[in-house]
Amino acid sequence: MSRAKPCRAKLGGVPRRIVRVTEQTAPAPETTDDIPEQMRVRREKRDRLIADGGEAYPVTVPRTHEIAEVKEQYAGLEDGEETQDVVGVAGRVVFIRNTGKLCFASVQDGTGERLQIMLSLAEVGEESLAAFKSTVDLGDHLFAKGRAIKSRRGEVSVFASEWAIAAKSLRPLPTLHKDLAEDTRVRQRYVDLIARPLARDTVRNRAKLNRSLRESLHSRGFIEVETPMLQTQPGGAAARPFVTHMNAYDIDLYMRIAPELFLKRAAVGGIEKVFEINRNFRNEGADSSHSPEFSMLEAYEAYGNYDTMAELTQSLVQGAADDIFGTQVVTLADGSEYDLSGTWRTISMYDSLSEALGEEITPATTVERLQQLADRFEVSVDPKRVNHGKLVEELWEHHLGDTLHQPTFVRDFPVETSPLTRDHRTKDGVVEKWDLYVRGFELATAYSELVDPVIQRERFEQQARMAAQGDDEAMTLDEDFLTAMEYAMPPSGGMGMGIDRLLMALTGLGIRETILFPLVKPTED
RNA sequence: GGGCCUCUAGCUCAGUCGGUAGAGCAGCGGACUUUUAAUCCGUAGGUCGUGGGUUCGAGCCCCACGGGGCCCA
Repeated sequence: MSRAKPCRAKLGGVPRRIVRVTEQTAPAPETTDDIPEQMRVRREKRDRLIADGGEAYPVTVPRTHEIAEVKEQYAGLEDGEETQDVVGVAGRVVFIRNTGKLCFASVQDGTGERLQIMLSLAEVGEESLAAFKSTVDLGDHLFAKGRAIKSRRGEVSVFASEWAIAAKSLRPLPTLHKDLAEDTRVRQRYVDLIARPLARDTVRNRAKLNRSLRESLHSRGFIEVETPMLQTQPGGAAARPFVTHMNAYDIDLYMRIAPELFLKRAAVGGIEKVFEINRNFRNEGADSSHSPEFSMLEAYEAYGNYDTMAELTQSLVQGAADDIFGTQVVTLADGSEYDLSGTWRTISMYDSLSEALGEEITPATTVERLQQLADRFEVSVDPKRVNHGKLVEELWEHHLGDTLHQPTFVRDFPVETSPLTRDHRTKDGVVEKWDLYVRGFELATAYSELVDPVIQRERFEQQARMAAQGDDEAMTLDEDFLTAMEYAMPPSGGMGMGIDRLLMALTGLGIRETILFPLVKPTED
């Protein structure tokens, strides 16, 4: 990693190697013959522009209109009709055509809206036209000032009398008519955003989603807070954390795996309807539905329970679909439709598993019997984590997990796997928890929260025994959290929902498409 | 963790049986005053992911490693 090697600029990729620049490794001065032709040419154009007294990156250009404004305002012109209205517009050049004494360029703004610029010899003169041809490349930000017209072919255009580079691009744009390779899309999302409409839409849909969720929660009287991401003790979920180190106190810290224990502290303090939308970090695998960092909504409502949370969750999701797409029957990326409307189905975990197995499974079913069933169906559970609850959940997931296409609440979980959930008010051995399944994956979960600090301590002690047996996902006893709970948290319902997964559910995209800049493994070459 | 597929020009991709590396777009030079993936003429561009091996000869066959994807656990 510290080899002194001249850094050969690659046109296609980002510089992937991470090199600490020291006196030994300081890159050799870049020579123009060391970089690919298209970059070299663009650098020379930049240099020439500046040498001739111009600017390749002016501080501003006198823009008077957004692209959409011009298109809208002059849409009614006849083909070939010209106005005397002078507008100043700017955008990234995505199309260029030179027919000799007349040039066309289309500029695009961040929304993907495009506007045609026309430059004619008669209007700008020989020198300006020649300079345009020799200076402007695909990918540059271009400013043009001129009359608004409609071309003979019927396209609203700016008939330029002046033009200027607004920002010179030193790298060529990819072919805009083909999608980038999936890896490049993710590694160079900024190029993907320039090239691919769906990439742009996804960013905006995600913003709409966050806004919709926040507005729905605010309108119900929930207060948004931010709780620690750096924690001295990770908790609130069964997951392996990322570990980091704080120099000032010389202690290890953990990136949070869930905000739960802090939101409950807030609830103890009287923030009785509280939520947070933020990132969690889990040091586990990465695949098409898991990202090591992911966004999550958690909400707690005093005097609520898992039934009110189900109502809240359904309403948040349906509201988001309405706000983003104007319908609760969404169209997915593969063209299929997905219906989120109505009241969602509810099933019981034990009943649905019993039905699938053709044998009654209850909280009283022995570990031995469950293990036999697991063996028969080749469901493997880490021996360090074997207990009644784990086996029931694994068997359930094996038989039913990906069969739940329509939105479905799965209710009443075994107690071992839900240490933060209160016991069911009438059924022995299960807790008041549901998981929401949508299109075969888990989207959200909610509890009637366990608020009895004595039972909570026992549950933590149980987890500690599981950790001692080698379960590295077992929760640790959080003394500070228990102290808070001993001041009494009001009876509450709590819910957590994956934001990335919600966007996946609403769009049919993979998780790496819903995250703007997902973590990618650096290459070493 | 296991299996399969994949990595070639700036981008997207071909590349036959192992015999001197190809196309489209974009680039460079030229023609064209209504193009919109324009057309025409000319031209440049490659450490074939990396490292080994087999071979007279490897983009192609073998091994290892790296990146990505899909399926399974």
